[in-house]
Amino acid sequence: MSTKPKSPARPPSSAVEDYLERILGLINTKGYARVVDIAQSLDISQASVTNMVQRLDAEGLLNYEKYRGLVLTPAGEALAKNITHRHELLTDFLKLLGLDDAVIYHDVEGMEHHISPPTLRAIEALTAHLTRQPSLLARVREQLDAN
Amino acid sequence: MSTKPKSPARPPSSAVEDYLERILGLINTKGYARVVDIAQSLDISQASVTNMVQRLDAEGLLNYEKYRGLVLTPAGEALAKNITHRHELLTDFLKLLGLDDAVIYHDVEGMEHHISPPTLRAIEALTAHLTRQPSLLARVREQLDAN
DNA sequence: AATCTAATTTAGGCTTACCTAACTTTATTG
DNA sequence: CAATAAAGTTAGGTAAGCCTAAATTAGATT
Repeated sequence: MSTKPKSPARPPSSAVEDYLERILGLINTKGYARVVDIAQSLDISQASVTNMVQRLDAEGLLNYEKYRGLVLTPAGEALAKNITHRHELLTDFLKLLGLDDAVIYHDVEGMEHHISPPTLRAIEALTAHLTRQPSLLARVREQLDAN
Repeated sequence: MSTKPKSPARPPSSAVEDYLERILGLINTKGYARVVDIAQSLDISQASVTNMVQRLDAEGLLNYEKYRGLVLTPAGEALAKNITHRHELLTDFLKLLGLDDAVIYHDVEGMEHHISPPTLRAIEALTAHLTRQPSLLARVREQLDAN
């Protein structure tokens, strides 16, 4: 019993990952994700959100009823949690290096879509080990502060 | 005497960076970069390359003469060297962590466009310090090999 | 229940970056 | 030096994601 690939099974686009990540975030903080909330969160128009939400419904990543709202399907939730995990791990790593929150937010937003599982695991392991090397971290941070 | 911003001075798109990076690479290895070479290197059609090369000429990033070839302008060369530097630094860092060449190539190709100068400097510093921590690196690599 | 407002949807367009097919120019070579 | 092959260009199209403006629906307030 294999998972059924509808078509060529392309990986989700960055845009799709961004939408799913925000939708999960909204559901976790507000309990729901309306079109207007998603639009505000991503700083795009409500019309664009409606389009994408219809597409995500067609792709089976969420269940959407016109004018009524949406819920993530198991597949959509899995993708959302996956991208959220990448986001958090990268954020933790860059925080450890002493970078600015604004810089971290910006860079992670871009990089999170391009990091494969092995690279993610390596950075996860590195972060864990570095946490117990405060002197090494201090030296890295010094070099940063010295512009 | 400030550098003159033609328009709103948007940052170069990922596509522009990819083209410039390959063009510089071809010039460094073959001495020149023809449309057909760039197309092969990026695995896209010659027609697409012709279009982009005309655009890069219009933007002052290279000088292009129809049917005759192209050379990078100082501005174009600066951008090309900048993205190449990001590529190399990220590659060095992931190599240090013990990742597969194929994985590294793929991930760096995506991430290089989304890493800001501060983050780059942090990773540069970290790479330098880690190089002198073989035992820490060994522990990270162990964790990777253990899937 | 009628009205008003906020949320949503539809329609029509735009830009980027790619494509194929057809054509033109340049370079090679017999 | 004419013919062929390779390289380059143009024309016309497509798909993803965004936009604004104009409907439409739902929900709240009287």
